[in-house]
Amino acid sequence: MNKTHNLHKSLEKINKERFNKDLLSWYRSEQRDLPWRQNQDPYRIWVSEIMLQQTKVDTVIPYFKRFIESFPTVYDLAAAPEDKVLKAWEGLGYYSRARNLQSAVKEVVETYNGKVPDTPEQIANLKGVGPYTAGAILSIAYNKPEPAVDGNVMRVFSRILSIWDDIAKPSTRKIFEEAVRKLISEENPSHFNQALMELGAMVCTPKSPSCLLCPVQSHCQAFAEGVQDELPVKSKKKPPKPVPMAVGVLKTMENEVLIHKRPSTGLLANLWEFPNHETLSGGNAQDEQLQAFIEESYGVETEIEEHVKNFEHVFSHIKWKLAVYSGNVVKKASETEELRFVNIDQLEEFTFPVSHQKIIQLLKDGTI
DNA sequence: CACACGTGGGC
DNA sequence: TGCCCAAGTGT
Repeated sequence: MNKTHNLHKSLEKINKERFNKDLLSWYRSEQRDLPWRQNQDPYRIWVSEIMLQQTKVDTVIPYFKRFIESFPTVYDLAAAPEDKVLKAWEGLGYYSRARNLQSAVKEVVETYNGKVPDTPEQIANLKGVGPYTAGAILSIAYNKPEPAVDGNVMRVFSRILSIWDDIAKPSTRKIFEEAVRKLISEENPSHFNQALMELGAMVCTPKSPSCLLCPVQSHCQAFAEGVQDELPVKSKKKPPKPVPMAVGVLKTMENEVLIHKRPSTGLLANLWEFPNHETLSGGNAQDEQLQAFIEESYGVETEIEEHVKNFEHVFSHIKWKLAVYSGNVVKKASETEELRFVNIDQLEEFTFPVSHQKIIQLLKDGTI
């Protein structure tokens, strides 16, 4: 009894025509009025799908509006300086999404004459466009019957079809793609995929699903068995690893602050930061380690004056345990593309991660 | 495959 | 408070 066999057995119980009618009529009457649903411009759909990755709708809305105002077309985004794009993304997180999006948009302009491609092969080859986003653009913008399997779809279908595979495992997505291919409405693939996600967001929620309001309750095998609260099966991820870190807010005689641009790969790539250094134990001599690091790496001579405060910032996989120090720049270095001395008022021209926004606030309120 | 990669909100 | 979650992708 393999997974495929189980899936086929569950699919046999679904009346596709009636399921689609119930799902799509619900979507037509209950769908939210969202800014990326104003039209089917593939570029707008694309931008929204990238922003919505691992990010709540309410968080995305203001970012989407501002982003489209700043970069209304693929040509505007392709031509924009990267720092402007990152600035528009500031606070959204997963910043490589923004850089990958711009990179892919440039490819669309150069290779596809500015038209977002409409074939699975071409669109899936774009940077930052994986199996989900490819299917989302193809179905929503071009109305092609392609699966767009995200967390919502896996949750909804795990319940409807009583699928007990661990949705945290990468291989499990294929099972749901197969289910979607079997059930997707040929008349309206766009609404079908969006309706599944809308249902997952509004009704078939992770905790306390509103089964009594569900338009496809009569099709749901988990509800029939009373096991909707046990699905989907999802294994837990590792807790973030603590990383002790010393950060310096170093000022020149002219009251400028030393800032540094992070490398173009890895965590918070190409964002700006106050000079910081991972410290071995988080114990003693953090200030001396930091001071030595700044001199060796940037050629800037500093003197740390005082320990301002400690705080934590939690990422997906690590937890920075930040010790903030203030001090002075004794000897400046020449400014480069990645090393600047700026006034406090100028900081907003640069893109900082949220972890450093907390430090900027200390500067602005006079704590430092 | 497992892990890197952010953030804010809910309970 | 701490943990889980949210329209995933790259390596």
